[in-house]
Amino acid sequence: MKKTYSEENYLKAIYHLGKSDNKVSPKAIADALENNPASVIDMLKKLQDKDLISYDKVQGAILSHSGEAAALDIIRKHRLWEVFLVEKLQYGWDEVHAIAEQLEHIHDEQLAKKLDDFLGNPSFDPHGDPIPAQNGKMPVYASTRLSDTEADQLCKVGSVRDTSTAFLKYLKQLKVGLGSSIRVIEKMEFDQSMIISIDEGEPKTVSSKMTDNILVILE
Amino acid sequence: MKKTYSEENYLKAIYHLGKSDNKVSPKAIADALENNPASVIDMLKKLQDKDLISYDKVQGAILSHSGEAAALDIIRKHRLWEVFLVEKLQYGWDEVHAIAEQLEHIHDEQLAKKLDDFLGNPSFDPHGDPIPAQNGKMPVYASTRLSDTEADQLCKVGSVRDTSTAFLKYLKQLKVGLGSSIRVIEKMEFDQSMIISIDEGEPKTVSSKMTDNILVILE
DNA sequence: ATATATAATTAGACATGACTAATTTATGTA
DNA sequence: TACATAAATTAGTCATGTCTAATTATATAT
Repeated sequence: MKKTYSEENYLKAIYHLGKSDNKVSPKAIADALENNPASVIDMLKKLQDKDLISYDKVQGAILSHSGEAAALDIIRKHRLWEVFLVEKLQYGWDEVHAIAEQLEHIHDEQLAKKLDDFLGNPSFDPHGDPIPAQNGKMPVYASTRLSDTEADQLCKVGSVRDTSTAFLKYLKQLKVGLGSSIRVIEKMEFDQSMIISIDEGEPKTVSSKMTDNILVILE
Repeated sequence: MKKTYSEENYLKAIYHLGKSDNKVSPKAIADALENNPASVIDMLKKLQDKDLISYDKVQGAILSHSGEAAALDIIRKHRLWEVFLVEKLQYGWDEVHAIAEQLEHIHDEQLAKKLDDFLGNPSFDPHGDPIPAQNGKMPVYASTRLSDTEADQLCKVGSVRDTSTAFLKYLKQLKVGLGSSIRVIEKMEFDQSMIISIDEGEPKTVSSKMTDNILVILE
């Protein structure tokens, strides 16, 4: 069941291409992987033999259940490592892709889980892409910043854009976590700071730096 | 100048074998890498062509300047990652070797430096092995094999030469870790096995295979 | 409907890094 | 010294994953 480096890259590419509604053709995969269609076809046969995909000319490549699970696992690792590189090693968000492309292929039963915990279980990577959970579930993308809501708005915390230790500690102190409800009581014109009530508790004042980094789902 | 995964493993093996005073023969390398001498000879030719080693039957394999630098770079990365896995991800020190074997091959100009800084520039890995600096310099550490000590000697565990899971698990069971004190109670002439007391605890008998792989600082 | 372009596919080759089996070279011992 | 054993080496093979070039199939445009 172990997959090679190359197989993993194909599965990942097929997953990403499959998100659009075009069919996943050998040509499309070759473009994505910067190799040629002949190589792709060879590999598609191997992946089909291993029941990781089904492929025919008409439908294109379609991930099987196990193929999709494998793809999501790699994407999960990729994005977790990106968070690590940016948050912990101080890389710029534009420098980490190539390194994460390598790190995503490290095989270890416990690694993703331990890394995830170490990073504070982030929902999004430094580019804002959602990080699949261990079971493959994608976090719902909450696209509204708390800072973009208005007074009287009721919403729920969907994700956190800054996963620095300092910020996460601050949130813990405020008792703000994923799924917490937030009611916007007042928004100051002056500096965009807000008075909010967390889970219908005492009103608290938070800065725009805080509200910029909280993504919410409107109710 | 980029090296393949395989080349890096050979360079590392040759470096480690070169530390002993035996010549680094194809057989020795094959044993270390658990492959066969024919494969080794093929690779030695390639490494020689790239001026990473010199090889002849009489001298065995000897790292060139650039070969040694490459080996030290990999060892540096291996040991830094081990520190990361143990210190940050809460792995046991007996679980990290196989993962570090993979991580050591990640290529990025800045990665080792950034990781080193993030970890607080450690000098030794979780097994007590010295971490080469960026320029290849090893931190000094004074150690003797436990097997070279005599009865009544009191000493402290400085590092461990075998990092296999089996060995580390055995040490964990004995409650031997870095810094543990060991008193040699008796050394058997017959098979060099020893009766020792760990942290002044119950006397225990250990084989010469065990004592050969423990490096100690004499008290 | 037919020419033309694009995509899919097959066949054959190649580089890497491994293997087995056979052969040569060293080493050690009676 | 001569045989036995172990190590080194060579030759040939194989799996993986890539490539180019040639062929076939499909789409598109006139």
